[in-house]
Amino acid sequence: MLPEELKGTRMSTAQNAIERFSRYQRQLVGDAQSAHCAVRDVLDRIGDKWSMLMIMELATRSQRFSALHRAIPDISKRMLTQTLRDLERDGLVTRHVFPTKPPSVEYRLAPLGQSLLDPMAALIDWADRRYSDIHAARVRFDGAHGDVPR
Amino acid sequence: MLPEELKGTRMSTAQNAIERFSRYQRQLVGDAQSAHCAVRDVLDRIGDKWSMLMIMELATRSQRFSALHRAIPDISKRMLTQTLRDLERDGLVTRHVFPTKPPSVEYRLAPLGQSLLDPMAALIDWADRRYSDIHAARVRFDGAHGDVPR
DNA sequence: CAGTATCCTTAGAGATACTG
DNA sequence: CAGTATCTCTAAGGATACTG
Repeated sequence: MLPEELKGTRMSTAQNAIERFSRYQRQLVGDAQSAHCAVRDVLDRIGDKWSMLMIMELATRSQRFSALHRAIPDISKRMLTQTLRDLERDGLVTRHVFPTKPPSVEYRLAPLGQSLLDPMAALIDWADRRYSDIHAARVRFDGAHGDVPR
Repeated sequence: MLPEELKGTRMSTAQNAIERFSRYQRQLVGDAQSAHCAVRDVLDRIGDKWSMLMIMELATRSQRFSALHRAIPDISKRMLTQTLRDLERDGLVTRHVFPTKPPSVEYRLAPLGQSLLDPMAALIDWADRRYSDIHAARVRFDGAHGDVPR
């Protein structure tokens, strides 16, 4: 499902992106902080080690803290909490506390988070299809530039 | 322009992504190194501080080292070199040396890099359209959870 | 011009132990 | 169960100076 203003035009999505990006870049250069660059903001959110993993995990089903931890065993409780808080703060995930005797907390993907699934899908698909090319390029590069120590 | 196999189906792109991701995740959990997770690999490449910026800059036009540095003034030469090397290694960018008296080197987006533009466009568009929602969510969150220290 | 080399400072993240 | 609180380590990245 492509965004409406892109559907409306006959331009390719990529061309659109380039032009849109030019705007961001001008903002960026003008702004020493680069604080208001929306693209950077998004990458900072999903570009970290666990956020995208978490979003995809919650996309399959809403889950409680411990279930998430079982689903992603190699994350520490510290990072699990922190990532969930960040996602909650940005409105991508909602947190629901059930006041049972041992407390239980369920995390759900908010509508805003769900709207991220399509763009992320495009990226995942690219990764899936181009991974072998990337790997081949790496082997070629490493072969050409003798990184062989020893 | 969506990938062909997604066009072919009537499933939503996001649903596809979820299922595809489930596969990755199983690989991930099974593999202690998580080395062969294509999604992580992509995020590691474009999720860093400068790669996406560089790709977009080279998408508008092929450029020489110094031109890139002028276009993105707040990057250090060290990181400019390193980011370009990484992108070159992965086959996203090609490097062309012209043996002039002071050497000149031009960087171009390789076909593989160009194929990344569409998925990235989807992400940029999302960021553009949802940024205000995210910002609002943050303000709300920060207001509710008194982060106000004094 | 297009880089290297070196030093140095932080932010990201793991490990562990404790708590309402 | 669902977290906090510390402590620690590493790697990303900035600053600066030098070079073919």
